[in-house]
Formats: sequence, structure tokens, C-alpha cells
Amino acid sequence: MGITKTDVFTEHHNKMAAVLKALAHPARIAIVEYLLSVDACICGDIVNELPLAQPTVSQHLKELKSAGIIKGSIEGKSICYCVDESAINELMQYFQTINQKLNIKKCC
Amino acid sequence: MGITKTDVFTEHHNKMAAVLKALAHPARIAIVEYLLSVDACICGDIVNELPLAQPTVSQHLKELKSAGIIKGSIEGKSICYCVDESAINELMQYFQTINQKLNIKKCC
DNA sequence: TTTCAATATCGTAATATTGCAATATGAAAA
DNA sequence: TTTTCATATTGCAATATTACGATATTGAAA
Repeated sequence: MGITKTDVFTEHHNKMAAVLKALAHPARIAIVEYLLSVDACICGDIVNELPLAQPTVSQHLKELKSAGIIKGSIEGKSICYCVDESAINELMQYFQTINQKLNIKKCC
Repeated sequence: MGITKTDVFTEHHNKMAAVLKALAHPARIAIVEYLLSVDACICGDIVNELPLAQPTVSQHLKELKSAGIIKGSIEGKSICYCVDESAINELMQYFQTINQKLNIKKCC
């Protein structure tokens, strides 16, 4: 069907899946890592950095933004995108928690 | 197109995207969290735990397994699935690294 | 060996995603 | 005001994903 039955899962499960989904594309991973690697926050050249057409990049940026992973502020003619700290923090803590639980278990 | 242009991205970007994609579904998040919550490693009842049909669950398990997030060993008639520590560890470290870089930057 | 229980695979319908050309928008420069 | 540059939106084709009924498969019990 292609449609995810979100209504039968908890809000937490749906939210986690949505955030991870926003990152689950090589272009979007590349965008996040590029934003981290650039000194300044001048981010208009993401399009030049990526091997994709401008509309495609714009679409990926939109997805990252609506998932809360990046934020963009208008800077005159161009836009300044950067990674949202709190989103990354939540992801980090999520996997840290799982990691701890695994250390306790040691099953297989 | 629906087809991701993996050939134009680095192997690292593709790999990260693939692992995250495997987790980017509420059912698969639910499976991982269920495996963590269960004391023993008797995991045949994932199907009963999830509000999805058996073939659907089986498909999700397959995706998690082929992404290296869970591993399954045959236990007589049923199968024992559990979360793979090293996969979670890598994800944890990935977000820890990003988090550190963000602390240094403090841009927007 | 037959049967049963647990899981996997196949086939397929409905929907989502990806990518881009064409086009629109919006702000600054000329 | 016109032009130009940066970015967003629209529309659409190709492909991927999700879900499940039907049907294998496989090992254990009877």
C-alpha cells in the first residue's frame, strides 16, 4: 500500500520514525554533514555542493526543516541553514539510552 | 523518480542513510524497543505484540536484519531476534560526534 | 508419516518518494 | 522600474515502500 498505519502506533514511535526518516537519504545526510563542516553559516551553496538539481535540493532541505533537523533564516537574498542542536541532542540521547539497555541485557 | 541516486554520493553517506532508513518506520522502532523491553530473548511473539499482519511483521524484521540492526538465531521451531549492539553503538557515536561539532560551532 | 505451529516468500494493490524541467516568487542591485 | 540572483513551488514520470492474502517452508510433536 505504501501507506504507513501511523494510527496503530504510539505517538512516540511515529515521531521517532519521522525524524529518522528525514535523515534517511544520502543527500540529506550529506547536507547535514556539509552544514557541520562549513565554518560560517553561509549556506546558499549547498546546491553547488550536491550532485543534484536545485529543485531536488530545495525539496530535501524542506524535509529536513519540517522534521526539525535544520533551521533556516533569511539572510538578505540567500538563506542561512544550520543544524538544529536540540534535534541532534534528542537523537543522541535516544541511542545512548538504547545502548545502555543493551549493556545490561547481553542476550544473544 | 523514486530511485535514489546512490552512485553520486559517498559510501559513507549511503551507508548511514541505509541504516537510518531501516529504523525509519514506526513498526520497526516498535520492534526494536520491544526487543529491548523483553527480559528473555524469546522473540517469537513480536507478531502478537504488533498491530500488523504476520507477513508484514516478517518483512519489517527482514529489513532490520539486513541492515544489521537486529540479528536472529533459530531456536528450535521459533526464532530468537535481538538488537545488534554494534549497530546501535555506531549510531550513538555518529550522533555524539555531530553533537560535539555543534557545541563547537554555535552558529545560528 | 502426518499434522501442526512458526516463519518466510510471492504476488499485488495502494500510496509514497525521488528527481527534475518549467515556472513562480521575492529581494537586492542596476 | 527592470533586471538579476537565490530559492521555492508545481507537475509529472519512474521507482520504492507498505500491507496483506495466499501459499510455501521447516522443524517438532503426535
